[in-house]
Amino acid sequence: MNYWLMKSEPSVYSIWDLQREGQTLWDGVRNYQARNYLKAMQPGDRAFFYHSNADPPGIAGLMEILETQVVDPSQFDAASPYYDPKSGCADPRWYTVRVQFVAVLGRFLSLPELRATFTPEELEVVRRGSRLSVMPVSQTVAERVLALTTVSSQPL
DNA sequence: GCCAACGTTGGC
DNA sequence: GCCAACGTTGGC
Repeated sequence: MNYWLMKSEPSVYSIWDLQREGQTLWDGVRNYQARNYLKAMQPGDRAFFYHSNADPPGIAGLMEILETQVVDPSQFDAASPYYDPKSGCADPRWYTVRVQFVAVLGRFLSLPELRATFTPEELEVVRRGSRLSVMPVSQTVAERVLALTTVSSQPL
Protein backbone atom coordinates (compact mmCIF):
# COMPACT_ATOMS: atom_id res chain seq x y z
CA MET A 1 0.00 0.00 0.00
CA ASN A 2 1.44 3.34 -1.10
CA TYR A 3 0.73 6.87 0.06
CA TRP A 4 0.24 9.90 -2.18
CA LEU A 5 -0.54 13.58 -1.90
CA MET A 6 -3.12 15.14 -4.21
CA LYS A 7 -3.85 18.85 -4.48
CA SER A 8 -7.16 20.55 -5.02
CA GLU A 9 -8.27 24.13 -4.61
CA PRO A 10 -11.04 24.04 -1.99
CA SER A 11 -12.90 26.79 -3.86
CA VAL A 12 -13.21 24.28 -6.70
CA TYR A 13 -13.42 21.00 -4.77
CA SER A 14 -12.71 20.63 -1.05
CA ILE A 15 -12.36 17.76 1.41
CA TRP A 16 -15.89 18.59 2.61
CA ASP A 17 -17.20 18.17 -0.93
CA LEU A 18 -15.63 14.71 -0.97
CA GLN A 19 -17.02 13.97 2.48
CA ARG A 20 -20.52 14.83 1.26
CA GLU A 21 -20.23 12.90 -2.01
CA GLY A 22 -18.38 9.90 -0.58
CA GLN A 23 -16.34 9.35 -3.71
CA THR A 24 -15.33 11.22 -6.82
CA LEU A 25 -13.43 10.98 -10.08
CA TRP A 26 -10.21 12.99 -9.76
CA ASP A 27 -10.41 14.53 -13.21
CA GLY A 28 -8.62 17.46 -14.82
CA VAL A 29 -4.97 16.61 -14.15
CA ARG A 30 -3.08 17.87 -17.23
CA ASN A 31 0.54 17.41 -16.28
CA TYR A 32 2.47 14.41 -17.54
CA GLN A 33 4.42 13.68 -14.38
CA ALA A 34 1.28 13.93 -12.26
CA ARG A 35 -0.49 11.66 -14.74
CA ASN A 36 2.31 9.12 -14.48
CA TYR A 37 1.86 9.05 -10.73
CA LEU A 38 -1.89 8.61 -11.19
CA LYS A 39 -1.16 5.68 -13.50
CA ALA A 40 1.13 4.14 -10.86
CA MET A 41 -1.59 4.12 -8.20
CA GLN A 42 -3.19 0.90 -7.05
CA PRO A 43 -6.58 0.27 -5.46
CA GLY A 44 -6.21 0.45 -1.69
CA ASP A 45 -3.50 3.09 -1.80
CA ARG A 46 -4.14 6.10 0.42
CA ALA A 47 -3.77 9.77 -0.47
CA PHE A 48 -3.61 12.98 1.51
CA PHE A 49 -6.04 15.63 0.33
CA TYR A 50 -4.10 18.91 0.08
CA HIS A 51 -5.91 22.25 -0.03
CA SER A 52 -3.97 24.51 -2.40
CA ASN A 53 -4.66 28.22 -2.89
CA ALA A 54 -6.28 28.08 0.55
CA ASP A 55 -5.76 30.05 3.73
CA PRO A 56 -3.71 28.43 5.00
CA PRO A 57 -2.70 25.87 2.39
CA GLY A 58 -2.12 22.40 3.82
CA ILE A 59 -3.21 18.81 4.30
CA ALA A 60 -6.92 18.62 5.11
CA GLY A 61 -7.96 15.02 4.74
CA LEU A 62 -7.37 11.44 3.83
CA MET A 63 -8.78 9.34 1.03
CA GLU A 64 -8.44 5.90 -0.47
CA ILE A 65 -7.83 5.01 -4.09
CA LEU A 66 -10.84 3.03 -5.29
CA GLU A 67 -10.35 2.52 -9.02
CA THR A 68 -7.30 3.06 -11.18
CA GLN A 69 -6.45 3.36 -14.90
CA VAL A 70 -9.61 5.37 -15.53
CA VAL A 71 -9.66 7.33 -18.80
CA ASP A 72 -10.40 10.93 -17.82
CA PRO A 73 -13.63 11.67 -19.71
CA SER A 74 -13.22 15.45 -19.47
CA GLN A 75 -10.43 15.36 -22.10
CA PHE A 76 -13.06 14.54 -24.76
CA ASP A 77 -15.66 17.05 -23.54
CA ALA A 78 -15.43 20.20 -25.66
CA ALA A 79 -17.46 22.07 -23.03
CA SER A 80 -15.04 21.19 -20.24
CA PRO A 81 -12.21 23.46 -19.14
CA TYR A 82 -10.09 20.29 -19.19
CA TYR A 83 -10.87 19.53 -22.84
CA ASP A 84 -7.81 18.39 -24.80
CA PRO A 85 -8.44 18.50 -28.56
CA LYS A 86 -5.14 16.69 -29.18
CA SER A 87 -6.22 13.59 -27.31
CA GLY A 88 -8.01 10.86 -29.21
CA CYS A 89 -10.32 8.10 -27.99
CA ALA A 90 -8.12 5.42 -29.53
CA ASP A 91 -5.10 6.58 -27.56
CA PRO A 92 -6.25 8.68 -24.60
CA ARG A 93 -3.64 11.00 -23.19
CA TRP A 94 -5.07 11.51 -19.70
CA TYR A 95 -5.80 8.89 -17.09
CA THR A 96 -6.98 9.31 -13.54
CA VAL A 97 -8.39 7.50 -10.49
CA ARG A 98 -11.62 7.28 -8.52
CA VAL A 99 -11.16 8.13 -4.85
CA GLN A 100 -13.13 7.33 -1.70
CA PHE A 101 -13.47 9.70 1.25
CA VAL A 102 -11.79 8.40 4.42
CA ALA A 103 -11.52 11.31 6.84
CA VAL A 104 -11.29 15.03 7.47
CA LEU A 105 -8.21 15.52 9.62
CA GLY A 106 -8.95 16.44 13.24
CA ARG A 107 -6.36 19.17 12.82
CA PHE A 108 -5.29 20.51 9.44
CA LEU A 109 -1.54 20.51 8.80
CA SER A 110 -0.62 23.86 7.30
CA LEU A 111 2.18 24.32 4.82
CA PRO A 112 4.26 26.33 7.34
CA GLU A 113 3.90 23.46 9.81
CA LEU A 114 4.82 20.91 7.15
CA ARG A 115 7.86 23.02 6.24
CA ALA A 116 8.89 23.07 9.89
CA THR A 117 8.55 19.30 10.16
CA PHE A 118 9.80 17.90 6.85
CA THR A 119 12.69 18.63 4.52
CA PRO A 120 12.01 19.18 0.80
CA GLU A 121 13.67 15.82 0.18
CA GLU A 122 11.23 14.07 2.51
CA LEU A 123 8.06 15.78 1.33
CA GLU A 124 8.01 17.33 -2.11
CA VAL A 125 5.10 19.66 -1.39
CA VAL A 126 7.28 21.77 0.93
CA ARG A 127 9.76 22.35 -1.88
CA ARG A 128 9.84 25.95 -3.05
CA GLY A 129 7.99 26.33 -6.32
CA SER A 130 6.47 22.87 -6.06
CA ARG A 131 3.68 22.79 -8.62
CA LEU A 132 3.11 19.09 -9.06
CA SER A 133 -0.50 18.29 -8.17
CA VAL A 134 0.03 14.57 -7.52
CA MET A 135 3.10 13.24 -5.74
CA PRO A 136 4.23 10.17 -3.82
CA VAL A 137 4.68 10.21 -0.04
CA SER A 138 6.94 7.67 1.65
CA GLN A 139 5.51 5.31 4.25
CA THR A 140 7.61 6.83 7.04
CA VAL A 141 6.66 10.40 6.16
CA ALA A 142 3.00 9.37 5.87
CA GLU A 143 3.10 7.86 9.34
CA ARG A 144 4.71 10.98 10.74
CA VAL A 145 2.06 13.13 9.04
CA LEU A 146 -0.71 11.02 10.54
CA ALA A 147 0.91 11.21 13.99
CA LEU A 148 0.66 15.02 13.87
CA THR A 149 -3.13 15.00 13.71
CA THR A 150 -6.15 12.91 14.60
CA VAL A 151 -7.96 10.80 12.06
CA SER A 152 -11.30 9.41 13.12
CA SER A 153 -11.49 5.89 11.77
CA GLN A 154 -14.31 5.51 9.31
CA PRO A 155 -15.48 2.18 7.97
CA LEU A 156 -15.18 2.14 4.20
C1' DG B 1 -3.28 41.02 -6.87
C1' DC B 2 1.57 40.09 -7.40
C1' DC B 3 5.03 37.46 -9.08
C1' DA B 4 8.46 33.56 -8.93
C1' DA B 5 8.74 29.08 -10.50
C1' DC B 6 7.74 25.98 -13.66
C1' DG B 7 5.66 23.55 -17.87
C1' DT B 8 4.36 23.86 -22.68
C1' DT B 9 4.42 25.57 -27.30
C1' DG B 10 6.18 26.63 -31.59
C1' DG B 11 9.49 29.03 -34.74
C1' DC B 12 13.78 28.31 -36.41
C1' DG C 1 17.04 20.31 -30.41
C1' DC C 2 17.26 25.01 -28.74
C1' DC C 3 15.09 28.57 -26.49
C1' DA C 4 12.05 32.70 -26.22
C1' DA C 5 7.41 33.55 -25.45
C1' DC C 6 3.60 32.45 -23.19
C1' DG C 7 0.34 30.31 -19.85
C1' DT C 8 -0.45 28.31 -15.31
C1' DT C 9 0.25 27.29 -10.47
C1' DG C 10 0.08 28.55 -6.02
C1' DG C 11 2.28 30.88 -1.92
C1' DC C 12 2.25 35.17 0.01
